[in-house]
Amino acid sequence: MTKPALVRGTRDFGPAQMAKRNYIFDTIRQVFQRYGFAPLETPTMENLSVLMGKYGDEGDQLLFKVLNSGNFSEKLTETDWQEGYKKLTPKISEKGLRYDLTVPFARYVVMNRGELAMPFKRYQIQPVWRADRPQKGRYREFYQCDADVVGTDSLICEAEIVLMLHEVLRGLGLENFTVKINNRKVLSGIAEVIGALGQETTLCVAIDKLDKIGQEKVEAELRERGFSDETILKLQPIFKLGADHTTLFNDLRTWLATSEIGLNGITELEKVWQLVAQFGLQNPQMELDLTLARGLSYYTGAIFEVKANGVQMGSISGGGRYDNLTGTFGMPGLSGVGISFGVDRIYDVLEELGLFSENQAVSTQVMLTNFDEVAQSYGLNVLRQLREAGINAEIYPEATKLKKQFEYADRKHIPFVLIIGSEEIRTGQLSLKNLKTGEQQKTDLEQVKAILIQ
RNA sequence: GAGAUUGUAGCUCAGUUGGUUAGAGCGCCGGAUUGUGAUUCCGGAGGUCACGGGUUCAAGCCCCGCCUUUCUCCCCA
Repeated sequence: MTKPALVRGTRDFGPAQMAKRNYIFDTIRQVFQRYGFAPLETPTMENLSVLMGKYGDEGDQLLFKVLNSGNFSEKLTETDWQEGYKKLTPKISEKGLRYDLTVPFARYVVMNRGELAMPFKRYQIQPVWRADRPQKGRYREFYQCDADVVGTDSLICEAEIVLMLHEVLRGLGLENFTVKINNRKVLSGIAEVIGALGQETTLCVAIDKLDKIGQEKVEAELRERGFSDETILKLQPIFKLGADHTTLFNDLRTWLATSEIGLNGITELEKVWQLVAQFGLQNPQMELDLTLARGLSYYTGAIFEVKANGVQMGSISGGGRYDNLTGTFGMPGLSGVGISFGVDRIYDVLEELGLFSENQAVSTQVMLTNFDEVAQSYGLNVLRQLREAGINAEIYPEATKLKKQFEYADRKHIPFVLIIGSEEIRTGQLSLKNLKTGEQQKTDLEQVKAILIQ
């Protein structure tokens, strides 16, 4: 016999955790559906040809690969082994676990293009896997909750993402958050204006770290990567511009006046603010954050990130617009925009802020005791009537000591125990005990149902 | 991929410079109480000290390897 253990970076979710997780999933799902997104599920495994090359070299390394079935080494030669794992891998593995939900989604859209109502709005809630080294808030198996729209450039999609973010988080009781927004075109404009066109990725990677490592270290990193002092000097406004979006838009227009793409980006951002206002969102918690870049290179327009304030936690949600996502599957020119909720982090935030309601874990409302065969037979009939009345009920499966039965109910946090013994059967007056208050009363079944339904 | 860190009962953790039989709290099981949980009292079970080597008369403790926990870097949301 071997000691059981979990695979590194994976977790079990017990009943108590599942109740909370389902509450988060349900909230997110409801909002997605209210906004017209349709559900989609894709297989756990994809062909490596679909996954490889979509996430960069690092990403390819982080893919879990599945060994071919059967005699995978049958056709291998001695030289195959000697050439190293990079050349060996494709010869023994052709499938991998999905790394995110966006690429499988793109694959699905391309394969079903003829049948989809465009623009296509889908949501997808499934686990993804990454062969990363686990650390805080980072696992090898975790859930993503994505909602994406493909097939339209309309900024209404961006605005609706902002609205959904507000609705989900407020629906979860999380009031203190900030939806940070930026636009890749503005970042391109900045690169153009400071004379670093073509080095946007380097610029973005560095700027993205601003709130983490500070201005000086960002400048140092840029210098190290070949940015001149003059270029860095021209970048200074990014560190100084205020947070108020109305004046910020004006200041930006002045700064990026010579960059057409930059001005386009500003216009897009303003439009999103305008659409959200037209919708009438109460008290929008949006912030234009020029330092928001995110690592993903495929974002081309809006960029989103959500920060829960008052807790030590990375972003709990992120997304953006990506043009041409389906291009690598032979379907160019399709623009998409999407958002992804990080359930695991939201869970931690809600836990830390004490925002889960207490009776989340309650499932069974009443447990029937089991004295002997006669009482059990009587109890089963009562049990049916309780369940027909919509009450979550169970009967203790064995006729053991009452003490043991009560302990079971107590450990399961079942609020009521219905005691059915010979006396109760004779009189029809059942004993209902409230385990929280310790009170016990004798009453008929109709009254029991009335009490439990409250 | 690099660095640090952790692992002892079901859980949380003690365990002295290497020294006889590895402990505590909680939990679990049984009883006090054959119709009443959470509180009380009594008793009991439970350990390959992560795993594999090595040093030593002697290893939970020292050395090497390996897995694992947590964290940082890289990277990624």
